[in-house]
Amino acid sequence: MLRLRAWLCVALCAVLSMQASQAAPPALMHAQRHHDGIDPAAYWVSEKLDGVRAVWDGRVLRFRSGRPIAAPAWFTASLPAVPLDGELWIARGRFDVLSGVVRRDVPDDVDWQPVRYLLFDLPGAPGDFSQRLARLKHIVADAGLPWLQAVPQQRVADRAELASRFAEVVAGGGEGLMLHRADALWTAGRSDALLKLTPFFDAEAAVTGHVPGKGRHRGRLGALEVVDAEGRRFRIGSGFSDASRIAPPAIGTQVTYRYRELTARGLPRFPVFVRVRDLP
DNA sequence: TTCCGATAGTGGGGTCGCAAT
DNA sequence: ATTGCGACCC
DNA sequence: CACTATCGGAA
Repeated sequence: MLRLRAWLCVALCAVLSMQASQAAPPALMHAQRHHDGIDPAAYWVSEKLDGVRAVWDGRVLRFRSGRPIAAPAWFTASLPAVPLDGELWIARGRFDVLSGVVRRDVPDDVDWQPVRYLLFDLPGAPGDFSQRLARLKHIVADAGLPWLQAVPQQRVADRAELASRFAEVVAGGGEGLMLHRADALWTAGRSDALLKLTPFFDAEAAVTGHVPGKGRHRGRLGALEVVDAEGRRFRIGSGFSDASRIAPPAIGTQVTYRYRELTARGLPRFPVFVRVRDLP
C-alpha cells in the first residue's frame, strides 16, 4: 500500500512536471517602458536585441512561453548547469530569419550556425545586477562556447549620454536600449529594475474598411483596414478605447498611427491607432 | 486618496506546420 | 503546387 | 509585440 501510494505520487508528480515543462511560463524579470524620472546613471545600458527570448534552466532551453526550443544537441549540450536568461540572436534586421530558424520543430544545423545565445541575467541568482553581471561574464568565459556570450553592458553618466547612445544604436539599425538597474536584486515581475527604450514613428493612412471584432469586441470594431500614400495596405487593431471601437473612424478618414519599424515588405511593425488626423 | 503591478482579453506582421484545395 | 488557417514568436 | 479595461494593494 505504501509502495503503491509512493508510486502514484511519483507518477503524478512526473505528469504534473511534464505538463509544466510543456507550457508553464518561467518566472522572469520583465521590462517596463522607460519614463521620466529615471536616472540613467543608476543603470547598466545595453542594446535591445531583436531576437527570441530564451531561458535555460540548466537542462532545457525554452521560449518565454515555457515551450521547449528545438535547438540542435551541440547548441545546448555544453551550456552551464545554472539558470540563464538571454536572447537568441543573429544580427540586426534578421529577426524574421532567426524566428524561423529557432521555431522549426526539426533544427537545421546550418541554419543554427549563426545563432548566438546572448545572456543578460542569471535568474534567481543572489546579488544585485552588477554582481550578477560579473558572475555572468565568468560563467560565459568558463563555458568557452563561441555562440554563448554576454550582452555588452555600459554605464552612462546622464540623460544626454543615454540619448546619444540611443541615437547611435537606432541609427545603426538597432531596436533600442535596455536598462538594468545596477543595485536591483533579481525579482520576477515588472518594475523599474528593468527598462526598455525603443523608438517609434508616426504616420498617416486612409481607412478603407472595418474588420469586425471578436469575443468581447463582438459587435464593434476589431481592426481598421487602411492604405498609406504608397498604396501599402495593412490593418490597425490596437490603440482603440472601447468607445472608439463603437464609433470608429469612417471609411475615407485619414488616421494617424504609430509603429516601431518597417518590415522587409515595407509594412509597419506593431501598428497602433493614435487619433483621427486633424485638419484634413 | 492616488498610483502601480498583475490579469485577462483584444489586435497587428511574419513564420511554421498542417489541412484543404 | 497553391492556398488557407491556427498557433506561436515578436 | 501593441494596447485597453479591471482590480487589489502598495505608496
